[in-house]
Amino acid sequence: MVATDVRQSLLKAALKLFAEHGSRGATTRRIAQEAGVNEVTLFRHFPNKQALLHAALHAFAEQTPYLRLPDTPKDLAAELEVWARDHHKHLYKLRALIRTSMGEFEENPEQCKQSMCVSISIANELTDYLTTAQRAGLVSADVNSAAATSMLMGTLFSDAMGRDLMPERFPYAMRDAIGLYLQLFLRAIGVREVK
Amino acid sequence: MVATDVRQSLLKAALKLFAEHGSRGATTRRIAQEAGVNEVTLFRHFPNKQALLHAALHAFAEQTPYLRLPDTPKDLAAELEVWARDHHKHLYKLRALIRTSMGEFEENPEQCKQSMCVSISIANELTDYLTTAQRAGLVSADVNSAAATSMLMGTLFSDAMGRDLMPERFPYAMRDAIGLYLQLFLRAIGVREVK
DNA sequence: AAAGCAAGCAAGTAACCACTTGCTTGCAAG
DNA sequence: CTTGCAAGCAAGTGGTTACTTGCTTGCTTT
Repeated sequence: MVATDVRQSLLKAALKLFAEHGSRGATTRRIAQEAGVNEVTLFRHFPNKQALLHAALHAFAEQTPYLRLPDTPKDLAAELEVWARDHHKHLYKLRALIRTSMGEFEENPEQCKQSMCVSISIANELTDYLTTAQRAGLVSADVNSAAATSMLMGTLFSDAMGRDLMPERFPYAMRDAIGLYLQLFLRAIGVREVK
Repeated sequence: MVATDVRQSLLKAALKLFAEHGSRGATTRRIAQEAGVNEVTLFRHFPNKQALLHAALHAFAEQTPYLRLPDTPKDLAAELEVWARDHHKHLYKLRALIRTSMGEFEENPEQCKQSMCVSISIANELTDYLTTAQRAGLVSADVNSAAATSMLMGTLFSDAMGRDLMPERFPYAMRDAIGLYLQLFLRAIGVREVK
């Protein structure tokens, strides 16, 4: 089955070039070349360039796995640390794609929103986790779970986006960063430190 | 003096179209049209398109004012709230420009970094402010000022960038958001609430 | 009135873009 | 062996891009 093989390499090439150069910079010529395929073949598999890019982003968003938080919070410090490390790693790996997608929001908002839907469900999961923890008395009663979610995810997000862009702003190593953020976050939501 | 007038409207038009469509989408034709000027006139004022975009971003970064934090921290809750509101408002206003700039980081990193240098000096100012407050005993001794800076600025940043992109993730009004974030942040850095 | 200068305008250039057409090659199933 | 299909290849179409050229218009300064 070489047919699906060609299709897959086209999707992969399109995603890579989109992440690096945006949809205007990812020309059909370059995508075909990157995929090791004739440009005409590209148009035999996809009706046009836009459809290819859409398929590439869609396929990628679908197959992206993400770490789930436990249904019943027990050790917030430990559970959130594992989760935060995984989430940050994921964001950092995809930083070029995320930046490019966001940069094209004004031009085609729907395509951009499609890339972001994963982030929304992750945020919902974290909010639920925090709300459940709050009901169990593990988190201060006066904390707004949605705002706390925004704070933690926003912190991880802008670290992952800005670390290579503005190294001066992140004078601590990436592996130390999550610990520092979590220490602050746990105190923000009223979790006592476990020594 | 019509000469500087034409130059200014070209810079303004270039900035606007760059923010909306990126450097590839901001064509010389459209910039000239937006500025109400003949396309040839554009090339009489700037040697090429890249120089125009560079000048537009540079001029904008230079003339951007930002609110300064007090040299000697007194009432952290009050001072940070004023500052955070101003900073968030500023980020939100420039969200299209910031997103586009960041999206083109892979293509021309220097141009992108140039746009970000303002953010770096703002971050440094906040870090200094927090460190000074810490020396005065207003902030917990075990707080890392740089990490706290990243946390607050990251939270404000991703709120401003994501609010229109993913409204579901921000179920509270913009005017309430800063208060919610600050409540969390103040507790994170160990500032007692003033009732 | 004369001179200079900034801008407009029409037209053109060379490159690149997405996408098409017509034909050839190689492989695999009947 | 032949039929069909997927891919390669060369070439071309029409549109857009950055940027140029040559000439005209109108205002300002002397």
